[in-house]
This record gives sequence, structure tokens and C-alpha cells, in this order.
Amino acid sequence: MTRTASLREKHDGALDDRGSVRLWLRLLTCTTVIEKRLKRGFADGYDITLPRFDVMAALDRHPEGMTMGQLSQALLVSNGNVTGVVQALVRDRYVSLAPSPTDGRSSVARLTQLGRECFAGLAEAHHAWIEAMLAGLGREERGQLHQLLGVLKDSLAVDGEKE
Amino acid sequence: MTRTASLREKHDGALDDRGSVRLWLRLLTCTTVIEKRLKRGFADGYDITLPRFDVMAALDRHPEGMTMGQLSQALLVSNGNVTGVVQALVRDRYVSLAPSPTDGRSSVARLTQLGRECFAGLAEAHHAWIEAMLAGLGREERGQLHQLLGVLKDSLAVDGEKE
DNA sequence: ATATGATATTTCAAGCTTGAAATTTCAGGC
DNA sequence: GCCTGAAATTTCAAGCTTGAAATATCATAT
Repeated sequence: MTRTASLREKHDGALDDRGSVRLWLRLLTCTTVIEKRLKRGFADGYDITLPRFDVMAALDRHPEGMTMGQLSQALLVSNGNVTGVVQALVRDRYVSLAPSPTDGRSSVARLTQLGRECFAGLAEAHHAWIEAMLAGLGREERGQLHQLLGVLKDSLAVDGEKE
Repeated sequence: MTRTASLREKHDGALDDRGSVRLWLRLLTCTTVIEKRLKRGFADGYDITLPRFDVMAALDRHPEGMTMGQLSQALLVSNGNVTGVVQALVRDRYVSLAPSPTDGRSSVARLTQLGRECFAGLAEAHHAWIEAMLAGLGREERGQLHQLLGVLKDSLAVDGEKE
């Protein structure tokens, strides 16, 4: 029963008797720690930010290109946000923007050749970091965690009718 | 076997065969969705931000007061960040700052009477929202999830020697 | 053809976040 | 009493994020 974590938990100290809040704080802490390490890793080793990596990852999976709206939906961020991140990637020559042939309101973003090449390295590092951070969980535990988070995701989908 | 979530998963679409990345993305999605809803709830109903709530929650648990550094450690954010959030709370009369009697470099933040009163309502809403979002998980599942996240937290503590 | 409502996007102000540099204070050793 | 390195904090530029307002385009009914 490995329970005593040495990592600080957000809001730690005298704890509520409210188990649901404790569960949420633990979830938040794990996510925050992983996210910060990925961010640091990308910043230190590759001079790129996590949001830009996210956009590149989405585009890498859609070689046909994506509109701003599609990116916004896929990444769960606002339209205005996508605009800024994509503009930075265009400035760095990782992404190209072309007007949509079918809809004058939209433009389509695609990875450039340079973008594809760079992303390959980023994705590899990303995968390795995550693998290392999850090293403490066995195959069995990963499966259970993935399944339970699926239940949670379903729970969240109930009232928050996001299509 | 409830597996088909209707909530979009970040980076969804053609998925890697890399299970660890999928697990991470699911973790990230759950946390992001919950965090956005809490943020929205506080903004809409209480005109306060999540970071300010976090600071108030930490201070509520430490009636003797906390230094900036203690807040920074407890909340897993930078010193400079705490400065700004606390200043906003001082401006709104929720928090008071007093020079430390023992260390001239530090000042001690405390909830004011107004801050304590307001926080009670915020905490109640916060708890209710979380309870509602976790409604899809039974007592058993919550326990398992909490335990597995504990394992993950331990896994994260291994290399990231955070004291 | 035009008017109208819907859709896609950009712009912008406000707020959070970080890391690095600067400032102030502390704690010992001389 | 000083000097010096360590520690606590603030300041600041750069970047992310959102929501609301403004633009531009589309689709459709007339």
C-alpha cells in the first residue's frame, strides 16, 4: 500500500473531510506537475511552448489541414487563442496558412515541411517524458486508471452537454 | 463497460498506439474540463477567479497567516505570481498584509473578516460543483481513482526530487 | 438581387504564469 | 562594526487564455 507521497499536494495541510474535493485536488496536482515538466522540457530543450506543440500535434494528425475552428474545437481552447498561437507558428515557418477553397471565411493551417520534421523530434521527446513519469505505474494500473478516467469523462459529459 | 465518452478528447482523432500518451491526454482532458467549469462558475456567480480562490483557500486553512513563500509552495506557483494575486485580494479587502515580526524580508498574509465570510460561500459552491461533476463515480470508484492517482503522484516524486 | 440570420475569424483588454534580474534583509565570520 | 553569501520578495517582459465586440462571408428566403 504505497500511500505516502512525498510530493506536495495543492492546498495541503489540514484536509477537508470532503473526499470529492480531495480527489479533485489530487487529480489537479498530478496534471499540474506533469504539465509543468513537459513545459519545462520543451522550453529548455527545444525552445517551444506547450500550446504550440499542441497545435503542431493536431496538424500532424491532419495532413489535409485544419481550419481555425477545427483547431479550436480539437484543442478545447477559444478561437482567439488559436489565432495567436498559429500566428506564432507561421512566423517561425512551422505552419502555413492558405485560404479555404470552399469557404471564404476560413483559412486552412498545415504543417510545413520544416514543421513536420521538427515535430517528429518533439513528439519523440514528449512520449519519452511521459513514459518516464508514468514509470511507477504497472500495465495493470495504467489500464485501471485509464478506465476510471473514462468513467469520469462520462460523468462530466452528462450535464455539460458539449455536443 | 461504459467506454464511449461523448466528451471530446484533446487531440482526438487518429490516436497513437502509445498508451501512455493516451492516458496522459485523458487525464489532461478531465482536469481541463473540471477546471474550466469551476472557473466559469466562480466568474459568473461570484466575480472571482480561480487563482484568487486558491489563495483564499490556503489562507483559510492557516488562520495564523502565511508568507508569500509559503503560499507559493503550497499552491505550486511562482513567487512573482503570488505577489500579483495577493495584491488583487488586498485591493478587494479580502486579505491583509502585515510585516513579519520575526523576518524583515517577509510579510504575512491573512484573510480579513470579509475574506473569511466570503470564502465560506465560495467553498460551499466549490464543493457542490465538484460533487456534481463526480456524480457519475460511485464510492468504490472514487476510492480506486484516488488510490491510483496516489501511485501516480509517487511516480512523479521519484525523479522530480521536490524535497 | 437583397436582406437576414448564421458562421468563421480577428481584435482587444484583463488576468494568469513564468523566469530572470533587481532589491532588501538576514546570518555569520572577520 | 563590516562583508558576504543566502534567502524572501518584487518587478517586468513575454506568452497563454478568455470572452465580448467587430468583421467578413455564407446561405437562404424572398
